[in-house]
Amino acid sequence: MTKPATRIQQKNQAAILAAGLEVFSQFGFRGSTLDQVAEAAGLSKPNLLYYFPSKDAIYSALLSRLLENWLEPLHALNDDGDPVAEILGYAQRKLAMSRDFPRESRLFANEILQGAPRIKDVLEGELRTLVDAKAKVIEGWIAAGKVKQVDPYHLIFTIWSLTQHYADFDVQVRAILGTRDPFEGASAHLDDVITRMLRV
Amino acid sequence: MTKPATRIQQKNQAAILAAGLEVFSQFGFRGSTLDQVAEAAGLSKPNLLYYFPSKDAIYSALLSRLLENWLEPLHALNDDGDPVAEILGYAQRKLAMSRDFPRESRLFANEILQGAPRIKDVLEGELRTLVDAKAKVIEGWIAAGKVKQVDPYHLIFTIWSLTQHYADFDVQVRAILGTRDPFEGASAHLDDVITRMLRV
DNA sequence: CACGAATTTGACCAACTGGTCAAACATAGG
DNA sequence: CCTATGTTTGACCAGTTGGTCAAATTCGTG
Repeated sequence: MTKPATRIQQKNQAAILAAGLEVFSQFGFRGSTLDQVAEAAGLSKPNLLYYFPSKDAIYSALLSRLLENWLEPLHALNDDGDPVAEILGYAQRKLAMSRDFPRESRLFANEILQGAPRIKDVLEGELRTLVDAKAKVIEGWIAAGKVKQVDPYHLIFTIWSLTQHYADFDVQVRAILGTRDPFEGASAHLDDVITRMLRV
Repeated sequence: MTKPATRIQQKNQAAILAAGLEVFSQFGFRGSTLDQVAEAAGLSKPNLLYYFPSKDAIYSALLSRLLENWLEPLHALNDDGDPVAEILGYAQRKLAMSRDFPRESRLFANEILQGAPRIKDVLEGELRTLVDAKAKVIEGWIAAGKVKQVDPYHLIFTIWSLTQHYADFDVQVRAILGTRDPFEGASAHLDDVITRMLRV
């Protein structure tokens, strides 16, 4: 029953989501205003509300689009592959996301900081189930002597924190590194950390 | 020339700062309202503004109080001590701060996420200088063969991200761990990560 | 071009925001 | 108990906020 979106609809909806990502990722939901989003999207406020029924709707659309991509790399962690290589690959994929989609990372960070009111159920449901499953996989690798003894949950937290740090704390990282590119050093360092932690 | 604060002043200023920390750490500066802070402090809004001249003044007072404690542990990293023990101690001290002062950590995270408009100069000045100095210390340890080869800057980022993650992403960590206490596992894991990364 | 549908806008609104102020109230010291 | 100082409050204000609406404009298509 959903009518096909027109050319203008597609363009403007995309512009609004891009603008919303820019604004919400910086100031969070409560700290952002529709005027800011409208300004960034190059639309008037009433026009913006012609495409989305409310501020909440824009924010929620961004969040649900984000969650799809957010869980996917961990899903890809493969039981059959080489254990250390699988985990290294996962970490590098997360790091690439911080480099290529820093605003998405900051949007997520902002939502979590505010207590995750809109995604708490996803965290306690889908995410927890997924992490439990992958923790089992890692425990299997440990039992088989393929990787060193490690708490799989905190290993996953380590990968998340390390990789997202480069997006979420970008301004601090750059303040310290000056002109040096954070992600070059980060990639090699990430490999180091994980290899030394896991390689038997 | 500053008059000694009365008993009531001390009590109310402390209550306001505590309330401000609670609110600002969750919603950031822009996302928080004076009404929220006043409510949390158990004061009326005009009464709140009797003790602090503006919303900005409360926030800034919190930030500068925070920055003192924030840099102190890294200052304590001692050139003369046992290298691995020094770094382990630093990391554990940071982890303890995440456990004991999670709101402070989230306040800082919120400020950084929003582009650090009020503390960018501290990051590029005092913090950068401090990190440069400590990076030199770690490079000395590496050259002396006391710890494994590692990028000292990214090592420091690793410690920051890992420890602060347990405060900033608390709700996510708890969603995944359920009833288990995050900080018990975290402490041992943190030791593991750093020891395996550094011990020659 | 014509005409219905899609799009855009200016004017507007009620609620909320940070902040002010004079008046009322509490307190401590003499 | 008196008084000067410190504290608290209700009423208020101008600017901002998310959101509405009817009217105006533009677009696609026959």
